[in-house]
Amino acid sequence: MSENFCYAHPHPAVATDVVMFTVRDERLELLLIKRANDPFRGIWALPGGFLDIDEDLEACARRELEEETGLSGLYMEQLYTFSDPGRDPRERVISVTYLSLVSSNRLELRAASDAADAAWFPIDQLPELAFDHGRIVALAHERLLAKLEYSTIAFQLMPYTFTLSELQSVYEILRGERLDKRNFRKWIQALDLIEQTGELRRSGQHRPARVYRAKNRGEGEIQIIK
Amino acid sequence: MSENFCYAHPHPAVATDVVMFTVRDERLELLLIKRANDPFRGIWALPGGFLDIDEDLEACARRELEEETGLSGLYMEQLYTFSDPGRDPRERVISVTYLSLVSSNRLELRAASDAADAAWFPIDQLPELAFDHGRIVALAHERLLAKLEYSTIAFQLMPYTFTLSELQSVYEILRGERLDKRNFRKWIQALDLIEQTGELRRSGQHRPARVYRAKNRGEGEIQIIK
DNA sequence: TCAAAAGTGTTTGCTATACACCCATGA
DNA sequence: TCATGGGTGTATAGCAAACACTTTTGA
Repeated sequence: MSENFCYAHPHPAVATDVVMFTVRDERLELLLIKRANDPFRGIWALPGGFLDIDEDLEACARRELEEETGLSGLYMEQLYTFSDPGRDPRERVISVTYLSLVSSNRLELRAASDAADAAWFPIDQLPELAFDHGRIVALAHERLLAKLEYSTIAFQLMPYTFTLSELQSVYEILRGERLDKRNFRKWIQALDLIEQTGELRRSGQHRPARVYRAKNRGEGEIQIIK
Repeated sequence: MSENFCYAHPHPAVATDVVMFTVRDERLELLLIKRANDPFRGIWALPGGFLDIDEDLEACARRELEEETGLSGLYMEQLYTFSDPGRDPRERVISVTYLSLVSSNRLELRAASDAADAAWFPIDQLPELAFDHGRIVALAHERLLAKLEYSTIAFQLMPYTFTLSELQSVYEILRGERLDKRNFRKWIQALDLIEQTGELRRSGQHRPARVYRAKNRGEGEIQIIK
């Protein structure tokens, strides 16, 4: 492979990496791909890859995510840009990282080209990670928990419709504590961001639950609370 | 100038830009430099420049800031990474931006090498800005106001010691509203983040003010409130 | 009829806000 | 002595947290 792209000053490579979370089986889970190539061949890593010269960073993150896992059209926000000169053994690589969320009902993965394998891991049972991806995941986890408190980011983890018990369960799993059912319902209803669909959801031998949806599901809108 | 740095794939250039705020003369002010070179020669812009191949991004931001203005050792946090493919007319440039704050007592500027001139502008009287720097400033301003509400970022705008009236004044200028003196003092003292130095500050024909300092001035530590 | 989750209000404590006067100094 | 900003406390309202029982369904 010849080296045809030349500059008067050295340029770092620029890549994106995506920290994709979901909640399922009562746990917060993280999406990883097993690297098919060196460096770190066979080691788990965040989905991501190098920036094309005419796309912006978010488009790059979405493209790489879809290429490696088949996931598309999800909530995605810029997290942080990592630039330690030694973070990639090949060459100088700046990584712009994204935090992304997907609801548990649409996480069918399809492993593809540059990833040997893709899988979900519980956040407290992660394998060894390539590069500085452990640090990136830690920052993303922290950001997610912080945004829970003052935004409606948790809706991004819900299907299009959901019951209040399902929503409460997601908050409980992320915060790691039980919440009072009456207080939770009072709070979420007072925010005036969800509405009933009119349907009922039946499951198991108990009273059916009312079904709700987010009011302004502008595909990825986050409201700041208060 | 020959083009000696060659790669197998095209690499964007990576630069940092610094949004530096201070409060003086009862106003929020922004630091700008007048560009000495094309493109946008003679137009005001944020201090910043290209990443050296062996420094990390924050070091680059600090270096460029010091080269262009003489300011160093200040609070600095990563803001956002801008990547619109058309944002720089010369070549593809990714800009990693930083939000920085300086207290009004140490803002002696020294114009240097690549900046024809450096000056402070009131935030509501900005000149036309080069590149997408207007958008960057808007985002930084928004972030600063948001962090006021839940962090101690405002201390970064204060000198090492200050009176409660001076601190209150900074909050009032940033938030654009008057605050009740008793409530402000109750709130700030309850946070337990400042302590008296024991000194009194005399100024004008009125009672002298007690002098305070931030408790853990670890040069750039921000506390999250609550 | 039983088990299991859905659904519903009131009381209490704390935090945020509104509000007015005396103090110490320099001119 | 007067003008100027420094310094202080209390009452009220709104929000957050604690807390237990009835309803509806499927097996």
